[in-house]
Amino acid sequence: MGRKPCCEKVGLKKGPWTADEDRKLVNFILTHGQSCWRSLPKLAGLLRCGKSCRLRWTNYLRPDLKRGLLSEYEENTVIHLHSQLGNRWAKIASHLPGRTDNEIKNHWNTHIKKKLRKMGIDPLTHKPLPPPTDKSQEQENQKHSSYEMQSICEASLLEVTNNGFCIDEVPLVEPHEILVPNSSAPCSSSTTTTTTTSSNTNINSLLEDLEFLPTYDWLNGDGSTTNNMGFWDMDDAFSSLDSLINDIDYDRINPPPTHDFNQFSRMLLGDESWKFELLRGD
DNA sequence: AATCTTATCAACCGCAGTAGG
DNA sequence: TCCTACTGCGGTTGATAAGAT
Repeated sequence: MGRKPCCEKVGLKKGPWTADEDRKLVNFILTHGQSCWRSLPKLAGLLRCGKSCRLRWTNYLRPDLKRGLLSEYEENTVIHLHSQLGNRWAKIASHLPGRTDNEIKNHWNTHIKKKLRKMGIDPLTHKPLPPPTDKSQEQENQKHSSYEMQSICEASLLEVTNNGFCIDEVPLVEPHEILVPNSSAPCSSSTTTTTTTSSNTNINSLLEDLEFLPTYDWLNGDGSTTNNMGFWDMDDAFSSLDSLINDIDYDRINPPPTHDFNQFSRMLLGDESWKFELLRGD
């Protein structure tokens, strides 16, 4: 007996989502949480398969998503992680809060690949491309030999990977844009020492004064929840990269959150008014 | 203004991994 | 241990916007 299809194909809608479908999906998840994707469409009154709903939520509707182009810092991180992990987009995305694997994959294919080739670096192997065959590329590479460009690239990657992580020169993501589990979230990896720096504490306390500060509940190992998801702890971020480089299994560091969906509603009232429109249900 | 080409990104498809019976 | 159901991931497609001719 063959494997059953993920959904009954007949009668299910495909293609772009309408605002009404988005509204239904968001309303349902805000009310009931993310439960069984397979049964969700029926319960939410959607003529979609569960897979499609999950994708729409994770790639587009999730309130903690960042939109817009990747920053230089994020790009460098993606390049570096790709050189270590290859096309493991989900893994790469897990190190870039608010970014999805799909988004990173698209950005890689449309921007970064070209950029690296232009620099004389093979985006597949992260090594210098073979010598050019046509004249135009030859001219291009006269400006920057591929070996020279590789060293430039490697140097920039070192900024990302070494303890001397250069945060002064790269356009870092605004603190309020970043939402990741804080160091109190379950982190069984013995390799990540969670030392919250005073600067981060200050940022957190500053932001806590702001009314719009979103909070999440995180599922602890024992089933209880830890309130108020913290902001990105840079020390964690750096040690995360180090851990990754050392081929340490990093999956357990960022456990899936159990969201407080009322808090999600608050998030939706923030920057992204289009999501607010969805919730108004008009 | 019309047509063609290229770039972008949301969404789909199929396979792999995993949990539970 | 096997089987099934389900989720997640990566590759690919297709619609559409933007730019070029």
